[in-house]
Amino acid sequence: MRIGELARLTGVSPRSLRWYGEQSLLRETRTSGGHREYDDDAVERVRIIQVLFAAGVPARHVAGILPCVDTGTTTPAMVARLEEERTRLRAQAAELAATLERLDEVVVETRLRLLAA
Amino acid sequence: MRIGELARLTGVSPRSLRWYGEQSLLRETRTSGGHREYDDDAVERVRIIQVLFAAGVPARHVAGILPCVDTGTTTPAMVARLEEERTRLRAQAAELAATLERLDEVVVETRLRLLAA
DNA sequence: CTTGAACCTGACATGCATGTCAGATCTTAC
DNA sequence: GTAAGATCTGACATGCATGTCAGGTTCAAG
Repeated sequence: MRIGELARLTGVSPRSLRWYGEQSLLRETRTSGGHREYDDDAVERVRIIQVLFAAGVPARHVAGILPCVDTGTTTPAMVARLEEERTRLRAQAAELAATLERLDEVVVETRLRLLAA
Repeated sequence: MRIGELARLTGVSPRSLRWYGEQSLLRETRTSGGHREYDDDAVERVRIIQVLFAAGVPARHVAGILPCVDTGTTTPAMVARLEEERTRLRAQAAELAATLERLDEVVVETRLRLLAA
């Protein structure tokens, strides 16, 4: 598929998709005229990239995490990086959950206070 | 306590703590000489702020979420904003968890591939 | 073959949180 | 009161992902 369709399917702007390509996060082939061409896997891949970005993983780390970017090869360094980042994300998810709990408490307290007023 | 101690306790730079103050994320009083003074709650508060930042909540939203910043007042708008953000964070936490699952799969697959090689 | 939509490259701009540096002022221990 | 360390303000710089704009090329439908 071409960049417009991928953008539509993922909600990510063409500008960003081109940048993902530059950063080797996304595999792209070219038509004879130079237009980018993506295969169907790209949709899922873009979604994962977005989640990782939202979790604060910088692009240069994502490139080191997601295997098979260009060559299909996977190095032990990639596995190490992946496990490392996975650990970090687990910790972050736990902290986020704890903070959500606290926010829940605040909501309840605040509602009570407003009811009393 | 003063800014240096708060920085040490939280791991957040004095520069950032001053900026939190500017953005009304953090309550600060001043000594007669103009130095910032924080009370003990600030430590916990800074930690929460950091978790929210890591979850992608921009500072201007944080200011609207955490109640009682200066005045101790809490408006219905704050509650609405808080619940809204809470919903977003829950969705994000779920997505993050799903992505972690997928990364786990990739780790296993990759290990197998490496073992086979 | 033409035309309008989609795409290309390249450059500059933005928002956000933080880093860094300079020069001045405050605080505290002696 | 003085010296050393902590803090102040204000300004400029950085990294990251994205937005935007301009001028040109390609694609596909008629």
